[in-house]
Amino acid sequence: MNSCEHCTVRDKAVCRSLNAEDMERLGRMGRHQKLSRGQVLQWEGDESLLIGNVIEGVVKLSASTRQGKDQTLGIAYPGDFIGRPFGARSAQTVTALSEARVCTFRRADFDEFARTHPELEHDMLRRTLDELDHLRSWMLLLGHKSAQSKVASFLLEMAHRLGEPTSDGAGVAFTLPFGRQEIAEVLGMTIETVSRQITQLRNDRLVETPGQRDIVIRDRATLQDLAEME
Amino acid sequence: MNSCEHCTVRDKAVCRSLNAEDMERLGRMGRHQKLSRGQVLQWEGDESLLIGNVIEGVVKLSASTRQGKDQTLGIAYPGDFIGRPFGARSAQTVTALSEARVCTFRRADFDEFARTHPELEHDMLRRTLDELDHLRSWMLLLGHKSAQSKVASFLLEMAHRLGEPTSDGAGVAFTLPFGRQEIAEVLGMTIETVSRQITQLRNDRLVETPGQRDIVIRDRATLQDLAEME
DNA sequence: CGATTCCTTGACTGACCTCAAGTGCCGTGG
DNA sequence: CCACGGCACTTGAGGTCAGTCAAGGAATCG
Repeated sequence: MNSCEHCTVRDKAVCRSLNAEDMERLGRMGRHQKLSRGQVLQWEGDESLLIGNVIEGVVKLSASTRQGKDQTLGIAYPGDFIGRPFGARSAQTVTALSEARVCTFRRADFDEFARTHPELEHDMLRRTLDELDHLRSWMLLLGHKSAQSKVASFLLEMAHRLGEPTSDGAGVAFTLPFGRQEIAEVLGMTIETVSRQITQLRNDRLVETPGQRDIVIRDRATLQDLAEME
Repeated sequence: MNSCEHCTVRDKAVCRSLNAEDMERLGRMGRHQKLSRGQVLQWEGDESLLIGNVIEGVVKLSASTRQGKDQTLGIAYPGDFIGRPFGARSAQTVTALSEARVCTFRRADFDEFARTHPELEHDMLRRTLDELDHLRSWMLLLGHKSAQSKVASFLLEMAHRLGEPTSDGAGVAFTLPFGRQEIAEVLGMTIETVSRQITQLRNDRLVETPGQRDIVIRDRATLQDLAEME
């Protein structure tokens, strides 16, 4: 059973707009799924049958070119909404980057519920508008920035989402839910270039890398400057 | 006075979701503006005070990097919605690419009206979700495709939006509302590269260019293949 | 018929990709 | 505990595609 009242994203996901009774009704339509790292929830081109909320973990949305190169289109964190309600097809593959839990709905059920709950749609509209703005800032990045700048931007965004102050308080630390290849797919570049850029940031003492996926940002200001260059 | 009943985008813009009475009320809040080519409606970073619909013409949404390079983030056609309701700031500049007419609202007015008209918000939600999907396909393009492929994709999209069959029925013709520089800003490349690619497409007999901004697509199939390459 | 603006073309450069070989990390099994 | 293999990341060498800089042509407008 889904105990929405105790859900960890109760106050972050779209459900927050609902009163207790409606939440209860929506909750009965939903279904919790555990995803292990790398597991695919929905295939690009499948009819979009699932709508969901990320409860725990990180998932990526991606698409691939005909020649088989993948581009990551978005990253969803706990509380974020995934899927495409209302008629259109999903053009994305949803893949768990870490162990994850999601709360899914059959699209038809969700659509109907949403149509009769304006407060839910309003919340979704705001989220979608925010997502649009966010995506547009990534377009700037993909379109014009150098490899150096892309990597710096990426690390800053990750720090913003996942970062914790280091014990000495002088930096921000986090563990990437991405391997190098996945970073490359986000930024539209190759794994080698990503690696070289991170190496250079390390040599320049802007970041440390205690483990392969661990990042400590040491000089946020300079990193920020790099991120804003072309 | 705004006579919404006779508006040319009456059945395309978000207003279509409203009944006659509500449309009338919304219409009284709105204001028509004529824009000449190149005129700016809203500056990047301004507090987003305007919400609007494009009635006629084509406008672009753009942002620029700190170093002064512009990236076009979106293109709005008649019936499309522009602006950012509900709280957040606009991060875009809105510029008319051709003579254009838009119907604008003060944001506060629009927000309040929308909040009390769920059918309007539903329509906006669908539009915004579509826009998001569309933007994601452009990310694929910006991230991974070659210059050749970008230009091919761009021309096909324009043909889809603006194309008319040629008199001999063997091609699709249209006049771009863009100069070369503007195309470059859409695709995240330089004006010289755009020019070279178009020249090559012309040499390969895939398109003709009767005038600087006129395009006739002669071999859609091959162009499509190019567009799908990397 | 200049003057301006926009587009095209050419030569050169450099950033990033490709291909290829290392290096380090971690789990498994001896 | 160490040897081994697999995998992910790093590093290097070389090539290519698009950017830069510069000049020349075509369209548009007074």
